[in-house]
Amino acid sequence: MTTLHIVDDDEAIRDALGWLFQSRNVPVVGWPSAEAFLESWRPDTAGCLLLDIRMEGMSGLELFDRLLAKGCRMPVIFLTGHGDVPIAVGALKKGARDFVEKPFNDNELVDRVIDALAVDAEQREREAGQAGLAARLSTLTQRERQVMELVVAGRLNKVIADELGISMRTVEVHRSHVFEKMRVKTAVELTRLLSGAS
Amino acid sequence: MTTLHIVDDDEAIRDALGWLFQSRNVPVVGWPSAEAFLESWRPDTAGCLLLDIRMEGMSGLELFDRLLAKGCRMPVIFLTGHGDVPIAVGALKKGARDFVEKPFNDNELVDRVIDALAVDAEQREREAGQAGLAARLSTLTQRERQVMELVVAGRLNKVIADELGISMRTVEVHRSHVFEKMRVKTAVELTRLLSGAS
DNA sequence: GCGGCTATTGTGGATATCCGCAGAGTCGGC
DNA sequence: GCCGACTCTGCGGATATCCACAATAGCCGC
Repeated sequence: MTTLHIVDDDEAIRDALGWLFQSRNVPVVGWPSAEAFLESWRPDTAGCLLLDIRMEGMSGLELFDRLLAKGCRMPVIFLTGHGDVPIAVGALKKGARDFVEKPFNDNELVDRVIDALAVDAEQREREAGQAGLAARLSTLTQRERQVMELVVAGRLNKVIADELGISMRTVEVHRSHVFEKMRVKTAVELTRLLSGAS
Repeated sequence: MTTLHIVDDDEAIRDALGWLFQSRNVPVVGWPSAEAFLESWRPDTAGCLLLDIRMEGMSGLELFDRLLAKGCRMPVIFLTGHGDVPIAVGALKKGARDFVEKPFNDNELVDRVIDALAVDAEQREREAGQAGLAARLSTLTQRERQVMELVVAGRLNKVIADELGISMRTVEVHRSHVFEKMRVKTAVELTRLLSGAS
């Protein structure tokens, strides 16, 4: 299980939440400010975020915006004492996973955090696959990429040769290079790979 | 442009909203109660929903739940006078498109409704394509379906023949029937069709 | 300039796919 | 019982794909 990051400027709350989650075997890291978390955040930081809205300095909402701008896709659960509908609606529409008002129900919050952690893990797994795919794609030459696109579009080699103004033999060579570099054996597998199907 | 359905038990509000949207060329139908809309709703009812929460009889939230249970995927925008964070969060997490508190900004609401209508139109277009696909899939026999699955899994005919314990020639026959019924010419096209790629 | 990468093409052959022709067995409905 | 479907199979040939061997040519970096 990955880590829950708690961002709250109230040490008492961080401690209380820390106790709660550690008693449920959820690894926790606490952060005393949005700035502290933002500075330490890296694209490979895993887990989920439990974010207080009203804090000294940067608010939880602003931290969320900045993380989104940096490409962070971690699930975020907002925790707030002063409920406000437009704020909650805005946060959820921007992609926050949840918005919980204090006082909250311990069990419910734990469940939501565990869900969020699972979502993050799954997401990271998918992205890892995509990264490997992108790496393999980047080894293709321009010509190979062109041929690949036409192959995946369902064109026959002779048609591809025609469209690119080259001989069938050359298409075959590029095609086999593409298969080799993408580590597939057939056009169908390649198509599935690029369509994101398993 | 498809229709905006306004469900509100206050006739004055329905009229006011009706005026607002008609002046922006958005076709509107008003409903005096959740029950009235629910009864008239059909799976092919298009457009989007503007839903008051507090109403005589069935609430907007309950109407939303019942529509979801019936498979309605229309975009829903809630409109309410008495904001309540847990309610808003719950509605959005169930898939409501927006949650707006009165008093609202006219232009903003119109924009959101127009967005929602566009989303619905796009969604219906996608679903129409899926329906045609499903219709073609339903004309396949069991065997043809089996063969198709193995084909899109990237297996060669000889492997398919092996796995199904039949001859290659039979696989070829089923395969060509599948191609004919699905109206494609190559395995790659078929794969793209089933992967939802364009 | 030499070596490496890319792109190109050819020959020839092994496999795979596509398809028409032909036939056979099962099963369910009229 | 006959007809229509679905399923199964074989033969042979037209295409398509896969691949090893072989070669030419441009570009770039050392």
